[in-house]
Amino acid sequence: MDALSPSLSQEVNQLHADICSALADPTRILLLYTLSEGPRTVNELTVEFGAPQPTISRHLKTLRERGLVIATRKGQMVEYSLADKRLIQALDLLRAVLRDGVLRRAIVVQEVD
Amino acid sequence: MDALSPSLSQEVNQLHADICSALADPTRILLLYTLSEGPRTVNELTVEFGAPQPTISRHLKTLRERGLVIATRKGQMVEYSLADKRLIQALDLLRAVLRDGVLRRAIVVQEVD
DNA sequence: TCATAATATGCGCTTATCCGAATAAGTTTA
DNA sequence: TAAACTTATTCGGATAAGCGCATATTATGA
Repeated sequence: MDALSPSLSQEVNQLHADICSALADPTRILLLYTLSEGPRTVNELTVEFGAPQPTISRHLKTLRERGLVIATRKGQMVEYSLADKRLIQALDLLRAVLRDGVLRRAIVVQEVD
Repeated sequence: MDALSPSLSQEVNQLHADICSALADPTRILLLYTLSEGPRTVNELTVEFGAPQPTISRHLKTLRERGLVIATRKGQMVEYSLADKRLIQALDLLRAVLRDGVLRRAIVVQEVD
C-alpha cells in the first residue's frame, strides 16, 4: 500500500487527464451540452448536428469509454444521456475563464457604441 | 453580424476545446494544482517535479498560450502563477466525476475492512 | 564585455487523434 | 431467414502532440 500509493495517484491523474481530453473537441463539448437538455438517440444527434453518423458514433464512444455519457438500448436505437451534471458545471466554469481572460486576446472584439 | 454569429460561436467552441486540451495531460494538471498553492519559478517546478527543465517549460508554454497561467519576470527567473482559480474548481469537479463514476470501473478497488 | 545562471525554443522522432468512406453488427418486422 | 433500419467498427491518410536532446535567448554580476 505504501508502494501503491504513488502509482495509484499517477493512475488517477492519468484518468483525470483522460476526462479532460474527452472534452478537448468542439463537437464533443456540444454533444455534452445537448445531452444536458435530455437524452437523445444517435439518429437525433446526427440530424441535429448535420454530421455523418459514424462521426457522431465515434465521438459518443470516446465519451462513453471515459464514463461521461451512458448508452441505453431502446429497441433498435441507442439512447445516450449525460452521466453526471457536474460535467456541465465544469464546462461552464471553463467557458467563464475563457470569457474573462483568453477571449479578449484571441478574438478582435469590435467595440460598438 | 448575422453571418458572423455562427462562426463566432464556432470559434468560441474551439477555444473552449483548446482550454480542455491544455488540461488533457497529467503533468499540466499537477502544474495547475501546484500553482494554485502559490506562484513558482520554472526552476522550483523543475525541482519539485523531478522533470527535465525543457519539459516543464514547454508545458508551461501550453498553459500560458491558452491563458491558464501568467508569467512574470523576476530578475533572471520567470515566476508562473494561476490565471484563474475557477480552473481548480473545474478540475475538482472533473475529479469528483471521476471518483463517482469512472474510477470504479478502471481500477480494481480492494475493499479492506 | 565575458561568464554564468535561468528560461525558452528548434529539431527529429515516435505516438496519438481526427476524418471520410466503406463495412460490419444488432434489432425489428414480415 | 430476409429485408430494412439503427448504430458501431475498421482502415488509411493527414494532422497534431509528446519527448529527449541540443542550443538559443535573456538577465545578472564581475
